[in-house]
Amino acid sequence: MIRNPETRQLIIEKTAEIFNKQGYAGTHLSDLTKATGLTKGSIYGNFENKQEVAVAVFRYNYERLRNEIRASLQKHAHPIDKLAALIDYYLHNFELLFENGGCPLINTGADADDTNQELKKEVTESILQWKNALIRLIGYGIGKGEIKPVNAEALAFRIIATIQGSVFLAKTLGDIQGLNENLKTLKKEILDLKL
Amino acid sequence: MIRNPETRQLIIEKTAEIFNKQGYAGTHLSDLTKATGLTKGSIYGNFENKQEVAVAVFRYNYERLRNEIRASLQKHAHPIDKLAALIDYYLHNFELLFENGGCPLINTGADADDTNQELKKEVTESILQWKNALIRLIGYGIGKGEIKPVNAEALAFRIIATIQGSVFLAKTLGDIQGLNENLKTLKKEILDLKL
DNA sequence: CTGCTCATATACCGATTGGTATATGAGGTT
DNA sequence: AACCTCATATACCAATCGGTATATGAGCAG
Repeated sequence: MIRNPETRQLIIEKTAEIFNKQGYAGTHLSDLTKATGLTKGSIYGNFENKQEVAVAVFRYNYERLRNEIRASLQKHAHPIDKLAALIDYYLHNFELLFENGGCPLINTGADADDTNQELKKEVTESILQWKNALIRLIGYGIGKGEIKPVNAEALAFRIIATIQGSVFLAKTLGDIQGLNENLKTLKKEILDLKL
Repeated sequence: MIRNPETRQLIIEKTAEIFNKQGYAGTHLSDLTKATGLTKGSIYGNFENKQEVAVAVFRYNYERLRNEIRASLQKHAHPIDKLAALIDYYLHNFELLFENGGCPLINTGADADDTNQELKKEVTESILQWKNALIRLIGYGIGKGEIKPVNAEALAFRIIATIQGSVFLAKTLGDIQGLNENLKTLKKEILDLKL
């Protein structure tokens, strides 16, 4: 039930950080009412239950990240430069990411993996979407003769795994230098594929 | 309070998988009593509270993983072979890891990062211990002239980030091939450092 | 200014939460 | 066999959980 789309959106935006930080089980209705200034009546007038809020919030968090990255890539024309820009995005924006509780893919993925099938499916499909976009991008660059003919799927997996692993490690260890070095190394290896 | 060390250990072992899968907030006392066959009286006779169980369980999960990896490495003498054996451990044992709910470092790290300072500290120190062990191992190999003189700390970060990122991605996507390829690539790159 | 609509607020629900105080009862000691 | 110790079980607690039914009241229509 959606009584008021604006209120629904407000709930999503005001609780996005909370769900990302505290996870599904760790986020209670009282957190939602406190963060929004609304009451349970209003929340349940715009969402069926907590689960629906959690799913909407994950989508919001993911789309926000996706749109920011997409905006960064659009500034570049060549696939190889877009790949480099992806790494640059994380090199330049990890602080903002950490303030919001870290990468929603890792957080929600780890949170939902064995406990929330619906939420896990959302995460899986989001990562898969990202991976496929990278595969297409790499394939396009290979087709245009701008990138060495590598295994596109393996490279896409590697890029995402390196980003996620580095972000997680850096956040948990408080090791920004490690993140910087590792992502710069990845970027160099990507640029070495330039033809 | 520890009335019976054996009971305490039983509680830890029987609830290790639950905490790893469901996280701190998602694991309730009822889960503990159900999994152990004990009652709350017995659990609170051997632990101060849920928090103390969670910390003990994380230590147990981490030490188990650590001991298995250490056993794998001990079969090899040269540092470079030990590094390769570390990758091999994950290549051969990811299934067991997934059955137990995935890597406790990622799970507990993501779970506790913004909600449970004490638990987060446990995770941070565990990863740091791992990283430092790798740095020592790499440094020792370099000193013996068996490994090219690389930046030991950067390599250690990279190895852990790649493992964690690959394990997380593979578990979330159900992509075992990606894990295999990525870890085999990492292993090759490590062996390329052999002198 | 009356009355209707409908989003939000209030008040309430049973169930479950983490935790505690006390009861029980098995095993060893005298 | 009476007693003591102490680990576990039972019974209970206030607080909070997610969720719902109803009350309220602002804004528009007549």
